[in-house]
Amino acid sequence: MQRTNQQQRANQQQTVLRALGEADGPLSARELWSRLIGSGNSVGLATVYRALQRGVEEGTLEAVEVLGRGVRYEPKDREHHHHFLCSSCDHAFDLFGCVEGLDSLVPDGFQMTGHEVVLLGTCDACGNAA
Amino acid sequence: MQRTNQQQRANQQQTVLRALGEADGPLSARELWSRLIGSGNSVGLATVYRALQRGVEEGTLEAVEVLGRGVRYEPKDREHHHHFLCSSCDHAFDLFGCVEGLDSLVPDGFQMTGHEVVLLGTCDACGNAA
DNA sequence: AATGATGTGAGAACTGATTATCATTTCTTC
DNA sequence: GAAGAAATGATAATCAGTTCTCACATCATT
Repeated sequence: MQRTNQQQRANQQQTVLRALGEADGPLSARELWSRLIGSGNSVGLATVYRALQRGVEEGTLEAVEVLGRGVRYEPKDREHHHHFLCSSCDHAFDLFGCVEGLDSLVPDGFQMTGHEVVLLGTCDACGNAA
Repeated sequence: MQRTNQQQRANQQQTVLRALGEADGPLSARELWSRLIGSGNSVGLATVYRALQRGVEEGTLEAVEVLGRGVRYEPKDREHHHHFLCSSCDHAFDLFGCVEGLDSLVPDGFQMTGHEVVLLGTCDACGNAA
């Protein structure tokens, strides 16, 4: 056989992707890296970038932009959702549900193919810490 | 008198800010610069940055992020609005109106202080050109 | 016209994010 | 266990955006 069971390889890439899958929102490469380091996983930043890049190429990850603070990544299998950006800790949280009345905003002659909604404010943790 | 009528000074800063005010959406420093050059106004990129920076400091301009393609600027006196980002020409257009049902998306314990909505698609011009 | 203050343009310098390089390590198959 | 393939980590290189520098131009006041 040309390639044995990939699932059994406890490599760094899997560690990276698992950590991303467990997050409560999209993470930037650096955020993800910090979390890994913080939780005792010694991993290089380059490896994080490689894992993310490969994930996007393979279609399991999606790169999303949440108000300009760089690209963040999230698993592509999540349902349609939006994000809450905490202006204190700068973390983006997944939200559930969507909004109404988007169509009426589209100007004549424009074709809408998608939309993004970002709520801003302070998250639970930061609100309590203040 | 310590300072004569500022309005009469036809300086570059004013040219820059006027061009931004006439745009149909927020512009990045480079976009604004390109437009100025394209319309025959010889102006340095640094001057554009200076004008924008000063505008923000003085409170007449606002820096907005529309899906990560860098900071764009718009006059602060515009009413609450959102943007349509053309994925073809990458220009952001002002929209009028807002949406309903944002409150219901906010998780328990989170405090929402604002929101951003971006519609994606193709603008009138790009749709016709295709 | 002279003076000092401010504005301007060109390009160098800087910044943060991302990618490339390369020596080393770890797998996989034999 | 050996050999080639792939993965890894440290760090250099790259890139786009923005800011800094400085020589020169412009302006307001005298």
